[in-house]
Amino acid sequence: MATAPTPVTGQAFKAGRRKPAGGGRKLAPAASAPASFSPLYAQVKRLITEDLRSGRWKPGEMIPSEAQLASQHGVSQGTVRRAIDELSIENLLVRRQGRGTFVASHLSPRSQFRFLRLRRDDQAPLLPISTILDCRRAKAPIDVARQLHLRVGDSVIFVRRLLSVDGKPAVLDELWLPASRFKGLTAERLVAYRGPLYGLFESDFGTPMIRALERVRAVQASAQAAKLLGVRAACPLLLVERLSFTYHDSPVEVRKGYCVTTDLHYLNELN
Amino acid sequence: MATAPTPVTGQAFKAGRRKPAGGGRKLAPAASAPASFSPLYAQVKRLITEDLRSGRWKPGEMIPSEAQLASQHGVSQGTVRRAIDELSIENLLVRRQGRGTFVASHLSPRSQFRFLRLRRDDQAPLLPISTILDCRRAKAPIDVARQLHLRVGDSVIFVRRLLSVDGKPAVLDELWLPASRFKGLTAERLVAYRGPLYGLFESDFGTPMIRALERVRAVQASAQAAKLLGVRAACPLLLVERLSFTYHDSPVEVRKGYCVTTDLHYLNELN
DNA sequence: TAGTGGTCTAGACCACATG
DNA sequence: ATGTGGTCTAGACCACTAT
Repeated sequence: MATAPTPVTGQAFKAGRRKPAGGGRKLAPAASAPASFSPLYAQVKRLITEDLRSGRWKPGEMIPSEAQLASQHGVSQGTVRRAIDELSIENLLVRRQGRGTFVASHLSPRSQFRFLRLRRDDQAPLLPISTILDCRRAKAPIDVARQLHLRVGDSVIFVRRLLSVDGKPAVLDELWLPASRFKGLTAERLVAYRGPLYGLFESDFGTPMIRALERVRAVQASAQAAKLLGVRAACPLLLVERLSFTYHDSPVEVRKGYCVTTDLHYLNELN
Repeated sequence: MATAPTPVTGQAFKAGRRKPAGGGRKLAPAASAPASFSPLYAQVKRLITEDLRSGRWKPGEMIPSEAQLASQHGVSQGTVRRAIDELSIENLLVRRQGRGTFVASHLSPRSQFRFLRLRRDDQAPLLPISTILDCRRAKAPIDVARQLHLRVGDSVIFVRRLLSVDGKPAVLDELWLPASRFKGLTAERLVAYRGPLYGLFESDFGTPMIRALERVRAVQASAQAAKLLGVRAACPLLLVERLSFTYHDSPVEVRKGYCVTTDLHYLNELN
């Protein structure tokens, strides 16, 4: 079973879509079975994604070559190529010419700060220092529960931390994580860990963050936030509310970041 | 010259890259001419982009079919396809199955609010009403000049407008446009125009906006902004500074938007 | 029915990285 | 020298849109 061909080797793919020989029968009347069939490359893509989710290939590891995947799945290399192309665009995979295709990892320098849109006004690289302020179990508040697809009162892990830039507090982060998925996450572990949180999540909890939605607004600093950030109360702060997803669009993290944007800004590219 | 083949029909492309016949000569030693050669599809892409910039095909119009472009440029359809794929991803072109490939337009419903990241908290569609407050010639301030690649003091057109949602002021916009490119833009014309500003820019000034950079921060409302937006002074506002580009990455608009984010937020997708 | 983009294949060759 | 991804081709067929 180890490196054996995946369950389906070209049979299931072709069912309802291809006519393997030169026959003229129409096995896949698109009109009569709407929305039921998807292109081969999309099916391959889904199979690869499932292998990623199941942990068959872990972040940082190399996946089989295009040619191998093609023969395993009984499709042409071009079809596999397209599937991998899309997964690369979605940042699930990383292609490296001459070397192979690898599972994306928040631990690699390439995509370490993928989700960090904050920049210094002076363009210098942003090197935040993290201080863990709190980490405890809690009951999911209603809005968090809704976003994480939990029930109100379900157990979550709440984390509060401070990011400092140039030795000055810049961002106050509050995180909510489903306790079931992040069992064993403690303040000690967070403090001991060197590197980005998302690296810890993917390596120790098998949960790579793939995608996120952010809602940004301007708010007044609460008394508590002002104190922690070293600004006066009612100072305007950028509030970034993030909902992060792992494979198959499962929501697994709610994060609120309160940012002092006097020397920083949130950068976004539109196209 | 009308629909004649583009200047280069496969000769220049292949020069230094392909061996047209079965010859084994190596005309394009990649190592000896680094960074000088680009893939065929990239060259085709550049030629198409240039045709777009020159106005040969205008926003909303259909461009030639893949097969036509392929034969014109002396490459295979697959190569043209890839060029068009990338231009579609960059939102310069829009493919429509069975119909053809069209030049993207801010006037089409599909991409009307492409650059608008503001959303209502209640998810309802955002239907802003625009009120022109000011439109006059001015000298480019230093930061605007730098961003628009102008000299300080060069002539610009300054526009101020108010966007209202549900009849309540929500966004105060300030725009700077190079006067040379937007000659003849007046308050009357802005007031008379129905539809998105970017539609006017592309149809009346041959300047489609292709891409933009936004820097977002939280600021306090100035006395003037507070008055116009109907909020108390020092109310926290979301400041969105946008620099927009047309073809070939030419910067052509600086915009500052001051948003009241009590019922609105700035939405961003990360991947 | 004709024309367009969308999918898929098979095979060739190139560029890059590694042993 | 080998194996990987990257480019390019030629041709087949499908799906959608319009006439």
